[in-house]
Amino acid sequence: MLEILASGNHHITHLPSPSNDSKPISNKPNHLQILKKCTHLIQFKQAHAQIIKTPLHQSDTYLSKIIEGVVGFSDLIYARQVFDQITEPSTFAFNTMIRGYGTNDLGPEGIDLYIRMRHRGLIPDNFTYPFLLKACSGLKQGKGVHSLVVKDKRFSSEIHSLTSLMTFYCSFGDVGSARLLFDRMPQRNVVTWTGIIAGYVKQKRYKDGIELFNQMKNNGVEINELTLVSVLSASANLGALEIGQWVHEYIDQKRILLNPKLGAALIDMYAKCGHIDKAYQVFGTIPCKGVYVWNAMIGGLAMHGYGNEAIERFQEMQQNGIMPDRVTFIVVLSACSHSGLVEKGKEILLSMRKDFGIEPNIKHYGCFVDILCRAGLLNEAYEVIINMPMEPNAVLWGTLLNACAAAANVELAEAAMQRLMVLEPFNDGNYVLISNIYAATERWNDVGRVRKILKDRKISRNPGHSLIQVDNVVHEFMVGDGRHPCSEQIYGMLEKVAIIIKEWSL
DNA sequence: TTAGGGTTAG
Repeated sequence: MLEILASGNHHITHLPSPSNDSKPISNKPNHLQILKKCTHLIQFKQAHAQIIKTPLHQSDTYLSKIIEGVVGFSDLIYARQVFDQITEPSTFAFNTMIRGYGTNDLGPEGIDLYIRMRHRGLIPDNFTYPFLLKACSGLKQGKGVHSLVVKDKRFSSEIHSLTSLMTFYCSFGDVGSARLLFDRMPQRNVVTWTGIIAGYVKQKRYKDGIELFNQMKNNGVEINELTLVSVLSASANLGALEIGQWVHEYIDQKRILLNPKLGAALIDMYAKCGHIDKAYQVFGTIPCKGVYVWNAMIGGLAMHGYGNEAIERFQEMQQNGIMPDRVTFIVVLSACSHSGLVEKGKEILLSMRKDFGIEPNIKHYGCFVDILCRAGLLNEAYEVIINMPMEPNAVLWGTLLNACAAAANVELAEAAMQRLMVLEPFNDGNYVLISNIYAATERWNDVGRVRKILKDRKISRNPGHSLIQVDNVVHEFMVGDGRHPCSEQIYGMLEKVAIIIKEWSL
């Protein structure tokens, strides 16, 4: 095993004998270098098993290095076993374990270890808070770490700890607190700026994200591919094609490699901004098409109504050796839904567990219900909702209610509304829909009853709105909005478009 | 040994 891993000057013959070897680690580079060369966990464990037989390698420093290696392979159980062998773990060893827990969604274990570290009288260093805050991601009890950082004068102005703190607030959606921290930071770099932009984007505050990106550019801060992924996501969701195109040109100019995540973001941006042809073009240029890239492309085709093409790409990705994931099935099922492919959708849903070992979740069932609803199969959709293996949520009942509005099906609409009044009691859209269904069937008493509920529960009706970007400015319109300076021309054009559509549909 | 990224059902 070690022979395979050792290369050049570092050969197996350099292994220390198991006894009487008390030279310091630094004089024995082979073992650590051999471990570094391991590309798979199994290799690493085998190499470790060989080396650990020597007394030298039971030193805390060495074991800490082992933990670091194993944490890199995400085997936290093995890492913990090694950690527990250390009689006097150093701050480095604690840091490494906390980092491992934090990056593997085992935050509470990381926090627990930090407490143990302090009980042992160890002082945190500049790495501890970033790792600990990562472990606290999404956990409100992590707010206590904020005061720890503030009190620790060594790090209360230190960029890594503060950026981690900012990201921690973003992790449970408190972008307001994150922004306060950001504004007060003595130093900011590309990571800090990207972190706050990503925070806004995750909260769907796309305009704020773009605004900060503009500020970042004006401040002359370096921009990298991580920044651009968030900016592309914001422009995609705003339909801000010009910003997205600027990013694309920047990528080309700076010769930034289209890694799978950046490539997927670019495809998604073009697809959401209406340019499926450009999305396809970008798709063709990405050298390593990971599952993200395929998902973005299939999702783009789905939203443009190219169901059969989406399914072809789904098959092609498998021929290319890429395993579909949960998201792939969501976008493929959504392709079936937008193209009326009922049987295909059913077949794909059934194949998830059977052929791919992926258990369908509520989103997959949601897509299938949508397939049935859009095909007008409302009774079948209702049957799926009440018989699926998990508790239906508001999205499922909302899908059915929407479909009932299109078909004026009062009976099923009432069944859906009954649940929605519990699940989403303040969603004005649902009340509007049921009221419209009653109106369409001339049930005026029921229309009045719904209006009274809206009034009694003080539910305000939230008007729909749409966004469009022209010449780098995003314009927002509400229903019946007349505030825009070009309102008259816009409505004039809208009427013309409506006439054209009517002519087409005749 | 540090901090930041995407896609996903009404």
